[in-house]
Amino acid sequence: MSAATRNEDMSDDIGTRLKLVRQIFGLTQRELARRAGVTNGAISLIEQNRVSPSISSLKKILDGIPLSLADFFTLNFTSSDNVFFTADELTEIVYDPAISMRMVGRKVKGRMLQMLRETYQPGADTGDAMLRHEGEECGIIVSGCLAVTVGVEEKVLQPGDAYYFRSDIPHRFRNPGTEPCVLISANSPPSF
Amino acid sequence: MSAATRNEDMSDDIGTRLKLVRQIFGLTQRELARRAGVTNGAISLIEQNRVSPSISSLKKILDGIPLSLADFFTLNFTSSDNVFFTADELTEIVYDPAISMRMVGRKVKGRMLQMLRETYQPGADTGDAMLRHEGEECGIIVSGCLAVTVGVEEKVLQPGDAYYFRSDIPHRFRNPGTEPCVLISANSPPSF
DNA sequence: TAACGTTGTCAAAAATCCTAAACACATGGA
DNA sequence: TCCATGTGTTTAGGATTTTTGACAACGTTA
Repeated sequence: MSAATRNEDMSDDIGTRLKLVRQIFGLTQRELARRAGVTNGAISLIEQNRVSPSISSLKKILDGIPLSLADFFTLNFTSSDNVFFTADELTEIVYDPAISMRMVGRKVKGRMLQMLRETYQPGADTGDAMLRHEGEECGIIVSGCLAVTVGVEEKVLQPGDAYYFRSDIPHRFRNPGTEPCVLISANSPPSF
Repeated sequence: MSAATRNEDMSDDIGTRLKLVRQIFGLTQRELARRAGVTNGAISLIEQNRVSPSISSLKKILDGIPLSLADFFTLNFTSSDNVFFTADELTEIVYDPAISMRMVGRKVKGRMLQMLRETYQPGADTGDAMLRHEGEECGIIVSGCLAVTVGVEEKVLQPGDAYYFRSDIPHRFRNPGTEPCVLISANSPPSF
């Protein structure tokens, strides 16, 4: 029931929601209308919230996507606000003065992924008290070089190189070079 | 998305579904109509599937219960499979050799539970003013017997039997026997 | 038994939605 | 430039839903 109040606002704006869903699935009003067996005009009116469609109409339209009524009302389709981010919109995370981290997207609980843009200054090191946490992580080097230790293996990665390992295996990052190292990494689930 | 196909059938019978929900919440067509601000005739026609209501109408009606559109299309009101469990349907959980645990219901992450040991004297009754509150609750009978009403379903549970339901569905406990009933119950979130 | 209140249903009128066909606008080629 | 194509929008009218107001069936109580 907590979901009820949380999702209640969705019910008021079927139009925007339908439009968003339609666009997510890459359909035009006419194409969706053709698949659903309704007219494009009907979809236009619904998306403008100028009419409140009947269940049967909405069902027919969703069948053309296809998407169930339950999913239509339940799923949390992200608005474009949460899709695209400029570089300076990435939230900065203070971890170590020599290590800059910027996270892609907003911190929303329930997410399974966390992407970071990390910058390691020369000599920066996560320390020999190896990191360990739940989940998996991966990354790719953008510039500079990075020494990555996973378990007993260590390798110095160059730009373009990448890694992927289970996060419960002790791991460590270090910049052995003379220029900053930039990499893009991802965690699942978010480690902080 | 997988829920789409699984729940698809529900969409075809809004009427029966609405009627079931209305009865579960103990409302007459007129009472629900009064709360929702529509006419009883409209509800009658909808429940007979003689019309397909508009989203706005259905929303108004559900607001009178109250129940969100999302819950209306999502909840599984009909199947008692996930409500009542026989003694041998409880899954055993090995936590500590000295502690035997048997989990009631299916394992779903995100639950925060409060477990209780309750004793109902013969004739004890929570009353026909059905209980309703946020969250979920479950329980298992230790000794004696307990009549549990959840929505329109009532079942007399014997020792070893158990229940699991959403607490916003009206419910009631009653001891119809001649000896005290002891049960272990759990609430999520804790109700007190 | 009769009076009363409550229930769900139904028929016609009022309100709303959906369709068909056109409109305005933008884009891309010939 | 001009045309063809594709997009979303609008409008009038037919189709559907909702209201209004009444009906019969069922209990309860005097």
